[in-house]
Amino acid sequence: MATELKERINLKEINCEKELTLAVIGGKWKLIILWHLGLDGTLRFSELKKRIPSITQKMLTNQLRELEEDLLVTRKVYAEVPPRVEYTLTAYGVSLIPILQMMYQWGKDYGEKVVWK
Amino acid sequence: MATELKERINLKEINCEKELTLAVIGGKWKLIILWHLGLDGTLRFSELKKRIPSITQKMLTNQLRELEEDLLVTRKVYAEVPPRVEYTLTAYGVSLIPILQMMYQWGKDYGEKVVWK
DNA sequence: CAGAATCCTGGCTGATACTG
DNA sequence: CAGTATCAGCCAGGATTCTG
Repeated sequence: MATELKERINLKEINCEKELTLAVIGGKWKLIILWHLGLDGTLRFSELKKRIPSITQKMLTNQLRELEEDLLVTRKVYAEVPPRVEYTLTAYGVSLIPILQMMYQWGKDYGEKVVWK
Repeated sequence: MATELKERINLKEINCEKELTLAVIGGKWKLIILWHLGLDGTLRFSELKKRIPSITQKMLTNQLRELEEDLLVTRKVYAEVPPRVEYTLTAYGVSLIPILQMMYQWGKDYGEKVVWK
């Protein structure tokens, strides 16, 4: 079961609001998930899985549940067979995109200049 | 001993450059350390410890070593008794500050509206 | 003062198998 | 298709002690 937001927050006592942001995007797969949802608007579970091949189903479920719990993502279940579930960014999720873009740019520069020499 | 940057990066295989940024600021205490160095310019080990009371000496050392390894912070040792060691942001470290500021703002809004209701 | 060296724990993460 | 359930490993992080 996915950990609740307030549990995650109390576990790591927050020194500053920046760490709140980190607590929310810090999951191992959350950046890419948010990124793809930002690009495509809405994606089904299986579409996300295709875009992130190395993630396991368990982790994809887990991370999505936490993002939902944190109100960054909404989950819409269609009563169909076979089932269809769609994920979309909330307004909070969308408001994170500029930060992700900056992180992308910074990481790109840093990677070129420092990591891959 | 602090883990080397490239080890940390290869451990968690990077899907996107955003995760590089996360790998570098994702340590439990790195945001606050970078923040204080950004505010004060240069700080001694003991001054950092005062500003972050709940960190242990081991973790402060550890996180600083990794930040140094990642070229975000420089470490300057003065050959004195008692020893004096000063930490300063590098240009890379300084270039992270805008991201930290955005994370602060986002976390503040999010905290007010979502977490502490 | 600014650390180094140990020891230890629990949570995150992964692999795998099963299901409505 | 979109999940659950179970088992297991590892490492980040913490507590503590010692030192030039």
